[in-house]
Order: sequence, then structure tokens, then C-alpha cells
Amino acid sequence: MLLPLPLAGAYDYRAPPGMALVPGTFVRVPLGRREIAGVVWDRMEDKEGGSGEIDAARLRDVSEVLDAPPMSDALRGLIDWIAAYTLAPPGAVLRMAMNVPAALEPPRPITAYRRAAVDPEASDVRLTLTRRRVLALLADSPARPAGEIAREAGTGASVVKGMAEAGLLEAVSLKPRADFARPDPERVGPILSPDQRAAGGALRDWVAAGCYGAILLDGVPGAGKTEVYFEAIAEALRRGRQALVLVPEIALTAQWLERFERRFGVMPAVWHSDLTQARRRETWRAVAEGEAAVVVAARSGLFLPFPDLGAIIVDEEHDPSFKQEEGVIYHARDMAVVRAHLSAIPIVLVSATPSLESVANVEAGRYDRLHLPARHGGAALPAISAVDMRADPPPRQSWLSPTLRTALEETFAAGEQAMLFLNRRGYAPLTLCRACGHRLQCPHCTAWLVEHRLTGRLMCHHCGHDVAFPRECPSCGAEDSLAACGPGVERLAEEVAGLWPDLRTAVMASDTVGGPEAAQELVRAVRDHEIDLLIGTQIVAKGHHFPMLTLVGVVDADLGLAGGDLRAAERTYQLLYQVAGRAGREARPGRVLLQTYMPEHPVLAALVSGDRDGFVAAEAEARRDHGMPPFGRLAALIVSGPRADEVDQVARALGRRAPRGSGVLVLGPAPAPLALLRGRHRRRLLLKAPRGRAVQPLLRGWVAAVKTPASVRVQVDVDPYSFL
DNA sequence: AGCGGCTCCCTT
DNA sequence: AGGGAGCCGCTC
Repeated sequence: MLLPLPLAGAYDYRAPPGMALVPGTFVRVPLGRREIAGVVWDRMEDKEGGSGEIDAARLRDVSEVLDAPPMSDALRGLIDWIAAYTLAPPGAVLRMAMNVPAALEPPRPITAYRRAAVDPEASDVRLTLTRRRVLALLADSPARPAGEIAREAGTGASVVKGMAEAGLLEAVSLKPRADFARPDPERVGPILSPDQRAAGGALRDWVAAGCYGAILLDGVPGAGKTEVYFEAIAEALRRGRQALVLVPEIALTAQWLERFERRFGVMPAVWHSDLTQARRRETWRAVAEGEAAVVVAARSGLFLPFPDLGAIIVDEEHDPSFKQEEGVIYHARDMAVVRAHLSAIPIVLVSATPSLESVANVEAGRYDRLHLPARHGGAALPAISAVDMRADPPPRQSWLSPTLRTALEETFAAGEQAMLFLNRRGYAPLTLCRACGHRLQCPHCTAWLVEHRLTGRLMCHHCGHDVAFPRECPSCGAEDSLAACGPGVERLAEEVAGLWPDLRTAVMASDTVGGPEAAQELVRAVRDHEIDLLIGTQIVAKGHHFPMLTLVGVVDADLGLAGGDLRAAERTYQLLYQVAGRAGREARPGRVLLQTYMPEHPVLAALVSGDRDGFVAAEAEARRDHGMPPFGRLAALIVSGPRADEVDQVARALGRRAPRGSGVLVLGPAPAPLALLRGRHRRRLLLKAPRGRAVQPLLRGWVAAVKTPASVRVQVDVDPYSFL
């Protein structure tokens, strides 16, 4: 029995006589003095060896079988696989698959109300105006929930309940209604180009074959990759199977959902961490019962209990947010490939800027590749050029070079739209005291506090520490001495407002859009040209289609290139290429200006020349030379705790016990770049090994060899993406 | 993850 | 002696 707790392994229970249990059955079992839900993992008689088994006298009975379809072999296999790969306790992985406590409770019927079979006029209840409105509303409508009735009748739910007590209305139980209509694969979608048809046909064949295969769908932004992989989904639907689409950030898929609806007639099910409890439950159950046929999900959707998955799509497969950095540390794209393998189904990895990992897998013959070379409808790719900030500097305390200003003016004069991209939230990333030089730092993290002028606060973007902007320097007490250093999107908006006071400008950052609806509204306003200039962080980089947007200005193209991050160049290329792809998506040609102090840098040179493949090849060669991923393997240990001395002690002990030999190399311990994060001191060790080497046995022995006090945590990050 | 059991130290 | 806060270890 596997329980959704970070225990070392599965626990044994006895099935009471007559209770039918198969692997995958959801059950409730006693644990200590409480009861919790778990999953039958394997049968006693199937387990090999008698050793390690628990004393029969301690076995307890399974309490009950829960009303949910059993978890598929493929999902159980995936959970075991991820646990073994990431060194997480299997129960911790299972928890991600059953993080919907209410889903296993018997469905709570919804109480609804309809008119009772009495003549209201004849009753002795006084018929107030409100009550009459309620009765009129229900005159010839089916039973409805009290909240709904109250809202439409302009009253409170208590009035409805009161009427039921008085006998005017009758309460009935409704089965919670599920609105997961099946998408229709036979609807006529948009007309596809020959390239799209060919690629779509290939995907259809993969799904029809019903066997494992990984396909990289690679095509420039605007080439219509989405419509192509819709054909894979359509084929899964035709075969009565389900499909899963993983996307990096769910909040901004309104346009994606519209495209889906246009193709399939209905909305797909949506899965992400911000769903309400009730919605979560409904969706989880609808997936488990096979009713939700297509799910678009953030990375946690990987653990949904599909009984019959027919295809997986990972859109924007290069996106770093697929890497979960907390708790069980896993890469959703890679684990999706594992799930596809275990389910014997195809998986489509989609990107305009594929990860080096996927490119290497294509080259090694492990993945197939489908290529869409041109934009759909013949729109040209935008012309990208670099603005050398050394030769063309902006005025003091300003961040837009004369070249970019001119380009913006030309764009507005032509009645077109522009976007300024700066991947920095807030007003200024650093505040310092002009009197004493003090820099305002987070008390819990190795990070500067970011000024947010709109809210008048200083915030730490790592831990959420949030204080009012001080009137005087906290160090020397000088008044009015605090100076903002560097720009964030808010400050950029200020500069723009000074230059063009009448311009319709909007700022879009994760902290300025108040939720998915507001974001959707803003996107609509931009699309309908109610906005001339959109200033945004990376949330504007992907997925949007703005027909009148013809100029993209990247305010600081060098921003991601600093620091020794393994993937800094790759990531910056991907992000800037993605942002550039927002320009000129329809008839009007687009242009992109990259402000940089190092136009000769390979990333910028490749963006300007459009030589993506050359850049990727050079980057791959450098990685190969250094034995770095995807040609070598990395694993990181992160040692953290509230006390620096204890953390150091454990880190040094790990350093002494480092595995060595046969191409294995351990670097560190070293203070993490974020040496203090949320009040915890952090040290890192990095293990490097040849690609063919399984690092898990090494890591397991290594971590087990060092005793750690309870306050110190050693996290294992296999295939690290973040080196903070 | 809970939950009990334990220690430690402060209160009275 | 009484008793609450933090730490540890166990749960089939």
C-alpha cells in the first residue's frame, strides 16, 4: 500500500475477507490513530523475497475501498520511476497524484430547489415581492442551487432556504453536473498549409499506431504548430482515448483555449494549481472516469489519473518552468516522455526554439523531428537588429536609446503597436543611500529589495518579504537620500509617459495583472488596439497574437547572460526569440530592436543573423567539449538550514565523502549564489558524470553516508536547471 | 504529513 | 509540581 506521505516505502496491510483489491485500488487505511487514503501498490504474494516484511501481528486491516476508478499501471509505474530517478520517497510522488482530498470522498450531492406542488396563493406564507420573484424565476425551470436562484432574484440564499422551510419550494438532490463535453474531432478546423497538413498527418499516424514515440515539432513562431498538434489530439479522440497538453503557464492561455474551441467545438478541461477546491475535484474525477477527454494543464497535470491516455503534447517544451524546483524536484517534460513510454503512446514536444536536450535526442535518433519552416499565411519573420548601447547611449536616467525612441515614434505614427520587453518587475531592482552607500537588502535572502512604486513598497522577489518604502536610510538615517538604481517595467512606463504623454500604455507583469481574467482582458485590449504600447516582463513573451504589433524593443538584451549559469545563453536565446516572435504576425512586417552592450555576443549575433541552427550547434559543441548536459550528467546537492555553522559542517562532510572515479567529478561545497534564502543558509555541491552513468546509486550512497541534524536538509536535484 | 512522547525551562 | 513550546521518531 502506498500512502501519500514521505515514508521510505510502501506499507503492508491485510485485506479483510471479501474485500476485492487489485493494484491501483484507492483505499482508506488506518495509520497510527488516524485514517488516510492510499493506493494498493502491489500484492503481498507478488512481492519477491520474505525479507523486510513486517511482523504479521502488526498488520492492520484495510478500512474500505474508495469509490474511484483504480490508478492505471502506467501512472503507478510513473510514480515509481520518478521516485527512483529523483531519489524522492515514492509517497511524496504519489502525493502529487492525489493532491485532491475531496476527490475520493463520496460525491457531495448539490441541494437544489424547485417549486413545491402547492398553490402559493393558497398558502399562509406572506408572498413578499422577493418571494414572488423567486417563484416566477422557478415557474418553468428545473431545480437550481440556492445561490444561483438568489443571485438572479436579487436576494440572499437564506430567503430561498426559508421558502423551502415554509413549504413553497422543494429541496432536491442533484448529482453535481459535469460539463466536460467531448471535443468533436470531425469538425472542420482552419485551413492548413501543405506543411501543416503533412506534419499533422504524421502525428495522426503516430497516434493511430498507438505505440511509444517522441516527436519534436519544431517550427518558427506563427507557423501554426498548435493546429498541427491538434491533429494528434483529434486522432486520440477518434479512437475514444484521452489527450494531455502540458503548457508552461496556464494563466495566459485564453487565446489557446479559443483556438481549441474553434477546432473542436468545446473547451477542454483545464488543470492548474489555482483551481478552486470544487473545480479541482470535478476535474480530477472527470479525468479518472474518462469523461474529460482533453486536458490542458500546467506541469502538475502530469499526475492526473487518465485511464486511457492516447497522446501527450508538451507545448513550449524548452520552457524552464517545466522544471519543478521544490519538494519533489523533477522536469515535467522529461517525465512526460517517461509517462508516454510507460503508456505506449506518442508524445509531441513542441517549440520554436527546442531545448538542446531535445535537439540532441533528435540527432541521436531517439526522437523524430517534424519541421515547419515558414510562417502560416506567408507572414515574414521580423527583422531583428541590435542597438549597440555603447555607440547609441540613452540620456542619463533613461533606458531607451535614440534609435529605439525613433523606431517607437515611427510605429505609433503609422498607427501600429509596439511592445517593450524588460524582464524585471517593479520600479527599480536596487535602492541605495546616496549619503552612506547602504544598499537595501532582504533580511532573509541574498538579494536586493525591489522598489514597487505603484504600491510604495520594497519587496524581495525570492521570499515575498514586503515593507513600506522607508522615508530615511535604515543605515545612516539620512532623509531623502534613497536613490533608485536601474529600471524595472514601472520605471520604463514612467520614462515612456514622459516622452509621449498621450500614448495609451499598459504594463504587464505577474504582479500587475490581478489574476487570469484581468490578464485576459488586458490581452483583449491590446489585440483590439485599445493600447498602443505594451510594456511587459516575460509573461508577454509567449503565446500572444497581436495583429497590429509591429515593433518589439528589448530594453536589456544582456540581462540573462550574466552569471555562470550553464544554460544562460540557451535560455536567453529562447526567451528573446520568443519575444521577437510577437512582432509582425500578420500582413504588416515586424521589426525587433535588441538593446545591448555586447552585440558581438554569440546569442545576439545569432538572433540578428537568424542563424538558430548555427547557434545551437556551437552551443552543443561547447557543452560536448566540457561534458556538460545533454552530453554529460549533472546532479546537485543543496544543503540548507537556519544555522550557517551546521550547514557548513554537513556540506564539508558531504565534500569529504564525495564519490569519485570513472569520470565522476564533484565540485564544492560552495556557498550557493543565493547563500541565504528564506532565512536558510545554503551550500551547494555539484556532481558531474558521463552521460551513460546512472547517478542515482552514487547519490543514494553519498547522502546516506553523512549524518545530518534534523534542522539541516540535504536536497538532491538530478539534472539541475537552476544553479541558485 | 500528523500525532504522541519527551525534554527543557519557566512559572507559582 | 505544573505545564507549554520545540524536537524526535513512528506510523504497516
